[in-house]
Formats: sequence, structure tokens, C-alpha cells
Amino acid sequence: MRSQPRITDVAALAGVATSTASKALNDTGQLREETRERVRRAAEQLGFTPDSRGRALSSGRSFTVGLITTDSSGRFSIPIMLGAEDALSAGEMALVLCDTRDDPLREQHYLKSLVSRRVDGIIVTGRRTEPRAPIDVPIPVVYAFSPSTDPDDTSVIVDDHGGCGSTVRHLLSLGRQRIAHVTGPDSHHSARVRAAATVEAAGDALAGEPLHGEWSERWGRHAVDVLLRTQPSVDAISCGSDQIARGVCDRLRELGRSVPDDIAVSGYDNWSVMALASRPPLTTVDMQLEELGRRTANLLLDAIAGSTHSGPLELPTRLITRESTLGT
Amino acid sequence: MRSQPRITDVAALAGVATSTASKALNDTGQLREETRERVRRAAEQLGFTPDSRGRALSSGRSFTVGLITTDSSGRFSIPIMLGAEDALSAGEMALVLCDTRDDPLREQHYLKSLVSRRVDGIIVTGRRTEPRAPIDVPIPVVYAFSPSTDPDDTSVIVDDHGGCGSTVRHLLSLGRQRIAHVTGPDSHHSARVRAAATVEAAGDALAGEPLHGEWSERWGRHAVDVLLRTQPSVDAISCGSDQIARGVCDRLRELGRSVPDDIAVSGYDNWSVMALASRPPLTTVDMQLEELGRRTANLLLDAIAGSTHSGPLELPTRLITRESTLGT
DNA sequence: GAAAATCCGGAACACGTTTTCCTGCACGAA
DNA sequence: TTCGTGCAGGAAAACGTGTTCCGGATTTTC
Repeated sequence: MRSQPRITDVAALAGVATSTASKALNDTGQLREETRERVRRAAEQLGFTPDSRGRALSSGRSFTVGLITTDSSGRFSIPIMLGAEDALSAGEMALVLCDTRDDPLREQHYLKSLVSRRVDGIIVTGRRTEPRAPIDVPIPVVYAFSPSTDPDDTSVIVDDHGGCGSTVRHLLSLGRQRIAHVTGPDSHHSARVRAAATVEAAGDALAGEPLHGEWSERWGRHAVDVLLRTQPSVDAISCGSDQIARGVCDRLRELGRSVPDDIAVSGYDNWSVMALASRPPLTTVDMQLEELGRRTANLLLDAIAGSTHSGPLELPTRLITRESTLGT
Repeated sequence: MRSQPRITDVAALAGVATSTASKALNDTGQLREETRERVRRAAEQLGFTPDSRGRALSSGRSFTVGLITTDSSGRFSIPIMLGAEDALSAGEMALVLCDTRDDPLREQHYLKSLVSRRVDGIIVTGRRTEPRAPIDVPIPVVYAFSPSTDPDDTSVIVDDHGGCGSTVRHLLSLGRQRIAHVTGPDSHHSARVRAAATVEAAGDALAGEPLHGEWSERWGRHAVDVLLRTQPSVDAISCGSDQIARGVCDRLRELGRSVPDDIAVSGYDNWSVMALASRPPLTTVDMQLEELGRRTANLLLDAIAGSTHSGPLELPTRLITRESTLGT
């Protein structure tokens, strides 16, 4: 007893040739409706599921795409993966997961494995917005979140510049006039970009230079002390991450400053476990990473289908307003 | 120009038959070393990578396993995925990701897809420890984290009982005599199991019945108020999650109670963003989910190879001690 | 020097599907 | 009656690899 019935078994049961069975099940070729139905019933009866390996071989496609991530435990990669998987599964594509753990050797290993599987396309993603070296494969590739350093490659990235702009405009529209910016290390591309965008959008309302530190609550708390000493008139703090913003809120509360009455605070990431648990809940920027994953997957599907769009694509962010700027 | 050279191209370049080329590249059959080398050089020159679809068809295996998760955004599924992927990639197996989003329809869809791909095995995981209905496929299956309701299926689960026991013993060894337990909703299997294990291990040192609420910092903060009113002599609080424990610490600090001098606090999960950001950092239970993923994958590999282990397997947890019980 | 053992490599087939081409057959029109 | 037309379904090849079996060539043995 073989585990799974083949199409020849179905054909035999229905009393037709395998080619006929194939046509019947795929609604192709010229067949009498009665024959089609007979084959369908036979397939049903046997519990036949076509072997996609055979199909893959015959069609020249594998209906599979690879996802290479440098760090899938990062909270950025995960929504991207999910979005991509969602968009792909709708097109009957499977997604094989490869976590390189930032090891170039592992990356090579995985690339070889994906090429050997004749994957139809590859998505490359990482946890940093810093551009990364492109991969060299004879297969369509789309980069997500971390763009390729080659501007001719297809990359889908977050419009951090716009995200910070909308935050600052929100603060200005609330009447804030002294806006400070607290963010991560300036060795991080995203921290630099966000700081520059904030400076640009705030204009005269900027309170001091952006403060660079770690992506941590502790740094947020510490930055408040620095800020109140150097910029006592500050009335809004735009943070480069929700973790920092939460630390900022905690410290302000400890010092008896009201958020947002005395000082409005905004975060970045819309990481719910930070943004919602913060007291008060954070106004923040949602990077819409799941949507980014979906767009990436769809661009890849287009590329597989032969379309030849290329170059980077910046996706808009969404400002989520909550009590940390609006009050109750 | 075809995109990828086939083994026949290699054979032609080396001046041998395809079967000979196959043997040369796979170190099988009887060939002169010189012939082997010639074929290898030809393959190298053409940049030949064997097409695993052909190999899959011929060998009857696909060298692929499916991972079905009800919620891959959950922080439990992710380390499991990573561990599994790690163990599988070592065996040249690829992992295809299927996130059902708790939708039975999607689950059916994915199962069909995996069966059609002739996956060698399937890992089923979820975000709850509640046993789940088994899936019905003619393929080896191993359940991770969420066991199957069928005790004959192979499941790898966390020893929550032991985890709580070690926590309570740790607190007792520090001389604590009034231990309370604050945890999630009693509709959650894990909350019930952890509560029961804590009660059992604490014995006479238990301070009141376990308090059930939400898995949130807010509930942790609120529970402190309840606890100090009803159990004023409490000197240790064992929490069912790090989120709850962090809320507990925050509230105790606000009330001027010292952790751990007045009251020791322990968490569960070793979720670093909670456990390390808490003030003070949390003593907590690490469920070692990545290891669980690895074990699951290895059990699945065994099952694919024909071994017939079955039944549930409980993996030990690890107690991580930090300032919230030890002090500085 | 002939028979046997050994070594090397090729032909053919299997895996499961899709697709192209081709052959009957029925039917209508001249 | 004959020819063309169109439909229903079958035979065979293709996709790329691995494996089994077999025959020729070389070496060994008596």
C-alpha cells in the first residue's frame, strides 16, 4: 500500500488515461462534462491530492518563495514575515523560512539551499534600516525593511522621514513650541534619519540637539533628567522608539510632571506591549510592517510574473494618537 | 539560454553519461577517482546546483517540513520556530511556515497545501498550553507547546509544574514564609496548572488563594493592592508571567515597599523586555522554548526516519535568579 | 593462453505531473 | 457516398534526478 494515490490510480478507477484525468481535474482540454465528473468522483473517492513535486517539475516553477532574515526574533521581521506569508498563501505559494542569525556563512548556506530548491523568488529582510549588500542569485529578489545598497534592486522600506514629520506636525498642531528629540545610538541608520527628519520638521520649535543614547527605557528615563536640566522650557518630547518613550513617561511621572499637560510625549513603532502599557498610553508611529510584508510579497509575485519594476519603494507610516499627547 | 545547468549539461561537458555524473557528484557507485574529479570540475565550471525537485521526486522525499502555528506573532511560537528551523537546517531540511491565525478554514487550507507538497513531516504549535485537537494527515506530526488531546500523539511540552516548583523552593530557601500567587485568567490552562503547582509546592507557606486576573501589568499593579489588604504579612509574590510581575514591582515601589527586602517577586517566561526592564530585574522561569523547538524538530526527524516514539514529553524549565528575589 | 574475477561506465527506467500532438469517431453538407 | 469539420480522449514526451542492472574492458589466476 503506497501512502498517497497518484493520478494514474484516479485515471484507472475512472477508466480513462492519465492525461485525461489531468485535464479533467485541471479544467483544461476538451472533455465531456460527464467524463470530468466521473474523474472528479474517482479522485474524491481515493482522497487524491496532486503531488506538487511532479507539478513543479513539469511546470518549471516550484510555487515556493524563500524568506531570508538576519534575525527573525526581532520584532520588526515578524510582522513582515506574517504579511508576506499572508499575501503569498493567497497565491498558493509556500514560504520557506531561513534565519541567518547574522552569520554570512549561514546566509550562503541558505542561499544555496534555496537556489537548489528552485525557489521562484526570494525576500530578504533584516532588523535594521541600514542598507545591506545585495545577494547574488539568478532569481527575482525583493528587499524589505533593509534595502539593498544597489539602487536598481527592488526594495520596500519605511518612510521614517514622513513618520517623524507627521509626529512633529501633530505636536505643533497641539500648540507645543519646544520639542525635544530623544532617540537611539547615532550609529543606527534609523536613529539618524529620524533625528534629521525631526529637526527639519520642528524648525524653530526644536528644543536643543537630538539626544542619542540606547534603545531602552533606562535611557529614556535618564534623558529626561538631562533634558529638564538643559532645556527647562521643553513642552514636548518626540522619542525614537516606544521603549524610550515609556522610560520618558515613567521618569516624568516620578518627577511629578504631567503627561501630556506639562509635556507631551510621542513614541515610535506602535509596539503594543510598550505603547499600551505605558502610563499614559503612547501616541506613536505605526510602521505598518505587515502591510510592508504584503507589498513586498506582491512585488515579488509581479517580478516572478515578469514585471520589471525596480528601485526603492517607500511606504507611508500611520500616526496613532493616544493619551500621551491628547490627554484624557 | 536556460537559467540553470542540468546534470546532463555537466555530464556532456565531462564527456560521460548522466548516470555517471550523478554517481560522481553523490560519491556513490564505482568510478575511477579521475572520472569523479573530471565531473566535479565540470560541475564547478558550470556552477551546477542540483535541482532538488528532481531529487525529491526520485527519492520519494521532499526534504521539507511544515510548521503550522495558530499565532506566529505570539512570543512563544517564535523561539520555537527558531529552534526548529535551526535543528532542521542542520539536516538539510527546509521549513515552510504556515500561520493559521486561529482560523480552522486556513488550517485546513494549509494542511492540504502541505500534504500536496508531500512534506516529510509537520510540526504543530500554538500560543496556549491548552491541548488541541489533533490534525489528520498521513504524515508524521509532532506537537510543540500545545500538546495534542490524543495521548498517543507525540507532543513536546513545558514542565510548568516543575517550573513553579523550582520558583517556590527558591523563595522558601530564601526564608520567605508567606508566598502569594498572582496569575492570569483561570480560563487559561497554563494559569490553572501554574497555580496548582504553586499551591502544592508552597504548602503551609501559601498566602491566600491564587489570584486570577489578566496577563497584564495593570492587573499586577491592582493585585498588589488586593494582596496588601487581604494578606498584609505576605513576603513573596510569585507571578504567572513577567508582565504581571513587572506590574507588581512597579506598584510595590510606588507604595514604598522594597523589592526584595520587604517582598520578593518572581515572574514567569523570562521575556527579556519585561524581565530586564523591570525595576528591579526579575527572577523568572525560562521555558527554554528554543530548546523545545530543537527537541521537537529532532523528534520529528526521528519519526520521519521511522522511529516510533510517541506520547507527551515534558521538558524542564530553568530558573533565572535576579535582583527581584536576591537583592543587589 | 584461457577462464574467472574485478572494475568502470552506460542504457533504461522510475518518480508524478502537464502538455503537445495525434487518432478515432460522429455528424453535417455537397 | 464522400469529404470536411469538430469533438473526445489517448499515447508519448518532457521536466531533472537517482538507481538498478548489465555489458565491455581490464586485470588476475591457474
